Amino acid sequence: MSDTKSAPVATISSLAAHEGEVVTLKGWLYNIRSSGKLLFPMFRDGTGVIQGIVPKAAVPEEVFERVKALTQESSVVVTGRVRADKRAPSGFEIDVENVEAVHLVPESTPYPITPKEHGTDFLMEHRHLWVRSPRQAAILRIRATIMRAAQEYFDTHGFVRTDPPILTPAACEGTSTLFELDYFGDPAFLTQSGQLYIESTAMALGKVYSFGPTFRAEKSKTRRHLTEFWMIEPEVAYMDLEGDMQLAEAFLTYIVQRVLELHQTDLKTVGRDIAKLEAIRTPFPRLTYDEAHAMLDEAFKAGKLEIPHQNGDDFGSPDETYISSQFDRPVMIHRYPAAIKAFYMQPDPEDATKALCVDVLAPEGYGEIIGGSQRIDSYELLRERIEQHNLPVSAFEWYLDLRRYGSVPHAGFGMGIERCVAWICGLEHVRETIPFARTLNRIYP
RNA sequence: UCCUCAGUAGCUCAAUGGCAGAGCAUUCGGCUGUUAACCGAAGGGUUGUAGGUUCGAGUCCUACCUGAGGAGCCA
Repeated sequence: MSDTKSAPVATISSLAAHEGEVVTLKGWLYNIRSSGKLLFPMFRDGTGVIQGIVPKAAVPEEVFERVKALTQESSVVVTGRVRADKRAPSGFEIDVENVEAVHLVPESTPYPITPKEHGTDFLMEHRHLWVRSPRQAAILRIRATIMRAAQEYFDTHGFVRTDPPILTPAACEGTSTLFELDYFGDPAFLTQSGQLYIESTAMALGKVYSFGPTFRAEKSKTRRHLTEFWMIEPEVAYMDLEGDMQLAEAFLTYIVQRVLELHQTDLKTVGRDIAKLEAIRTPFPRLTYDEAHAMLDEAFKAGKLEIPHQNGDDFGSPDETYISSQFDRPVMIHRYPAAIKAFYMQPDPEDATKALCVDVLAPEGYGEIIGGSQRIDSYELLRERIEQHNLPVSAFEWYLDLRRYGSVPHAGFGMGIERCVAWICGLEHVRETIPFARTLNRIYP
């Protein structure tokens, strides 16, 4: 019996470095099995899961009884010796020497989420507990890396982070539905994009980005929509659409590489086909809107699409799925009809009916994860577009100022973090990509 | 906003208009290598709500509530 008081505290993910040593783990009981006088408690600590072994003959009677009495998700401090074992999924097991129950979950109120199957509604209702599941924890770790890698990319490429306000006086784009609130008697809205604001900081600092939550009160009930989601948006002075596309592909590739470097185990836990991520390299295929339309037209004639795509219309979900399934890396579609895009997008000098914009579609049917464009830099044209879209010019005077004082061509894009996480993790639904998803029908817990 | 589907034990699901059931979870018992362990036993129900049809409704009809998937819109 070792001196359990002096055993160093280790995390489950780092146990390989402690093979043969006695360590202390601080965590929770994930599950327990038994076979006669053998107990197999499984412990988790936020970094991973490991199985312990407690033979009745090898430990004091009270330790055996204490382990046997543990209930699912009781918090425990475990002391034991780390041993390599081919039978263990992680390659290691722990020969338990002592267990101290920090908090025992009462038998009368057992932990509601068992290792068995549960439905979506039940799991979302218990999201505060569901995040303890190995799969959910793995997703949240990958999400954290994606957010960090995204910032890292900009921070190391000369960008300055400038976050726009979350409370805004008016619609940034005037199209989507906004969450309205009472700002000391005046109407205000939760931001749906920081873009207009970072256009102004880009004029001050050159290369900027913003990162924060955005809100859309759209009544969308699909696997790709949240009412509150996180968006990272770069904006660069003197950058054109071509530069914007190069930035987008380099940025996305960097994020995927970082996840592959740091999360092999987590990707395995979520069941991701890693080969599909390893295929993500620059350059990404590029299609003009017209080329994409032609591709859809052919697909429809070949019976691969049920509904024909109308030239001039935006792409629907099945259209995006079809296009992205033709490639093994993200596809960039550029130069959409100006009529179906936002008011601030620069028209293509070679065809004024097209906008200098780009959508990046993630592979495997994940759809649009990035939307970007070159912005209008002419005061006259921007003012005309604001009026054409029936937006109140007075609310955009400050935005028009950016074209009155040293206007330059500039461009940027926005990437939705949750859709990016869903794609990289290979998830069915974005609600698993954020700690507490806000959807049309759910704001609890 | 529209279309489709689903609400039965704590959970996942069965039940031709005719006695409301199983697996898991919980409790008790068994098993010295279990991997969502297994074997035996016990407890556990206002079938989403309100009406209606019927000798009889979990099942059929109407309305409502809740959730899910999709469309549109978007990241």
